[in-house]
Amino acid sequence: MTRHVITRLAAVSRWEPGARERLQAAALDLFAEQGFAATTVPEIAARAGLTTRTFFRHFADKREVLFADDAEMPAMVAKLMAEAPDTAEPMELIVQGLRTMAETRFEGRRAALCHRRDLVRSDEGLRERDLRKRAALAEAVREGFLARGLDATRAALLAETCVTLVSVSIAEWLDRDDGRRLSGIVDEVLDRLRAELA
Amino acid sequence: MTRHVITRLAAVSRWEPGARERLQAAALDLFAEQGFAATTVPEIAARAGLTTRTFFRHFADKREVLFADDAEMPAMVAKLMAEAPDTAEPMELIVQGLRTMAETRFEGRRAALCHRRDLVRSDEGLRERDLRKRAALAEAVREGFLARGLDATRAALLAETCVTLVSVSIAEWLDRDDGRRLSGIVDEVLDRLRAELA
DNA sequence: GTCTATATTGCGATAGAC
DNA sequence: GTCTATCGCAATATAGAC
Repeated sequence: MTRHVITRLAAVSRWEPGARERLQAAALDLFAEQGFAATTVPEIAARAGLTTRTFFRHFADKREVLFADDAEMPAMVAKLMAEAPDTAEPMELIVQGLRTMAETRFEGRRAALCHRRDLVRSDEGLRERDLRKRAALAEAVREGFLARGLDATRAALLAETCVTLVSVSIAEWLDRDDGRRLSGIVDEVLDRLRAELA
Repeated sequence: MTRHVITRLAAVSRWEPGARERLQAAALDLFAEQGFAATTVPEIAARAGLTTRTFFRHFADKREVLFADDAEMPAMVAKLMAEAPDTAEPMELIVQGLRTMAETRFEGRRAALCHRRDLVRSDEGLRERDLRKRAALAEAVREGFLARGLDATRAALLAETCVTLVSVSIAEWLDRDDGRRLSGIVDEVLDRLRAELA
């Protein structure tokens, strides 16, 4: 009997679906409560009812748990760029792509992203990881343009500009507390960039 | 002979000037010979006739020795921006600043920068540090514009664009093996960016 | 510098799904 | 049975404290 109960308890924590999501939620909670640096992986795992080892099977390291949701963005970028008609102009492609990304990957996550931004600002290691993610995104865009036959300089210039638009727009979107849509802000930021360069 | 020995002994004494430069030269040599990862700090220090401890008094870590020459750039940016006339338009200020930086900080260092780029490409940790340096530069530009009274979004947009121009231009400059001046390439890259956004 | 706490990884065993 | 997600434990790496 006792053995059965123990087994069931173990089974619940062990096989309850959504281990990854539970780990993410636990991590977010703990980071909010005591900060990123002060939170240990064992603590996160314990709160999720899992072990340290399991944490590391889902996330490469402690920082990654904060960025996991955006891991697929480079692949999404590659797909969008590969599927676009050959006739699409580069900047048009960027604008369309940003609109799509805004609607499917960001809109609706504003509160979570705002929270993450505060955390990233609080820790040097997280800031660094954030930079790497941005660089990875730029690299995906650059490769997409190279695959479309653009020369190296043009591809790099467009990719960097695309990432600038993303990061500035998101910062603006998170700063404002009105209900504006991110895609609208992207349009506005692009207009402002055009105005600067006109 | 005796005089030579004395000179050499003097060269390794702790108050001999140029310790920092000798460490940098030794590090560059060793990185070229055996790669960044395979080179240890004690090796670098030994080749410079100094101790490991001295290395770390001059550089925060092994990576920093590669970027030390650019450490003053953010301060230089701040100075240039603070001294510019209030009437200067932002993009004009950026173009002037990039021209100045190109001439005073980059022109003439092409071979060294090319070599560094190869090293940075070979090591993930160095790539990361490079991203941090870029971010620091962008931050300096952004703060400069904030100090000049621009709103946060405009300052961020201009700062990111400025760093894009720098990095794309330098990449182009290093890729080409003709004798073109960096400042000319910056102008060309800016024209290309304007064309994309027109 | 030494030393401790934590992050991170490897490997074999086990539980539950199919 | 086979397969995958986990566990449990131990070993290494490393940052930060002393």
